[in-house]
Amino acid sequence: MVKLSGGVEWALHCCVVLSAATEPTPATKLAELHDVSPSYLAKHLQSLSGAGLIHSTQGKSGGYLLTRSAADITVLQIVEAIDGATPAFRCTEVRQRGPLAASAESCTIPCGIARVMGDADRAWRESLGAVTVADLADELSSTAGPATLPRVNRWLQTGT
Amino acid sequence: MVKLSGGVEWALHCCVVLSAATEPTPATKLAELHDVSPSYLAKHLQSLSGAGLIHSTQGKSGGYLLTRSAADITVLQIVEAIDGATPAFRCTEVRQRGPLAASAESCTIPCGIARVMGDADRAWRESLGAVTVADLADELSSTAGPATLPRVNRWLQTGT
DNA sequence: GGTCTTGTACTCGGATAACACTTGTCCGAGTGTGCTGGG
DNA sequence: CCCAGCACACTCGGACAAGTGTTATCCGAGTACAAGACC
Repeated sequence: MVKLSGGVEWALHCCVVLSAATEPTPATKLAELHDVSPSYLAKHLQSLSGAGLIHSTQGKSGGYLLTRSAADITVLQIVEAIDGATPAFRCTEVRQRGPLAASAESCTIPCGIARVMGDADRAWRESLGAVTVADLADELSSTAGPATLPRVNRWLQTGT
Repeated sequence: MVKLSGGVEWALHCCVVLSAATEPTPATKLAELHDVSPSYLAKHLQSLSGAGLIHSTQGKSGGYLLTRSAADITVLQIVEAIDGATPAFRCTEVRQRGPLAASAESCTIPCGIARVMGDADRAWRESLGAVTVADLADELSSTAGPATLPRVNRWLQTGT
């Protein structure tokens, strides 16, 4: 089954929230806001940190912050940070196996099946790469109201 | 990790081969041709049969055959038969959870994140749905030579 | 010689274990903050 | 009153189990073919 890690959804929501944050936000707060497991969310935030999308500061008032403008972070980058950048389809070169195997030197170019799957994968990634976190934030303001993100930001800071 | 079942590759190859076959081909022969586990390949062929893409006949000279012209079977149909038609991304409605949860009646339309992921999934499926098994067979004839498929067919029938 | 019966060998189909990966959790290392004591 | 030192509390980071889905396998049900016996 072609299945995406559930943590991708959390990571996307967190990035949208962080795009409105002005001060470092700890993982605990983000987990409480979304009502998910703090430990497990922390794991995914580590992945985002490792990919260079968010920056972590330790210490008492530490937490996570975007490393650059939300307009410069695409959904694709977040998905690949969490889920890996390897294509969903991996060609095992079946044509080179069995009694009628093709010679290795005739297989310099990928077979038709691998090319079709690769094209589809590319279309998927291109679609995800066309949307930025800023777009998601704008979309949220349009549908849920412009006060949504500031309200979330206030809750993160003061708890009310 | 977004990962596709390995059996998808086998199923696609089998369908291309079957598009050139004129008589029922048993799963054993297909497994031997591709040098893969016969039992496991049989499982995937069952899925294709259940989806109505191939038809099975039992008995001594039985086997599998396409139910319709190769030009009427798309790659997408094969992938969905093996791997399921459920989208890779499943929205868990995070916005309705936590201390700042949105009301249920304000969530009649999917959130922006779910829409972006849905669009990407649609692009992926659209790309796969544009290619038919006949296209793959033609492509194979162009790159590996026009004699390839007839030769495979002869091997399936006579073993030489 | 033709036809019916029977046996056989071959096919698919679904139920059954082993493995891998995702999911979920925990505790230790590191660091900024705030307090305390002294100058 | 100002500054240095220190202890603390809070943060992230990576290492450690449990659940779920994929991978791989086997054996039983069903069927067409072929041989053989009978008319």
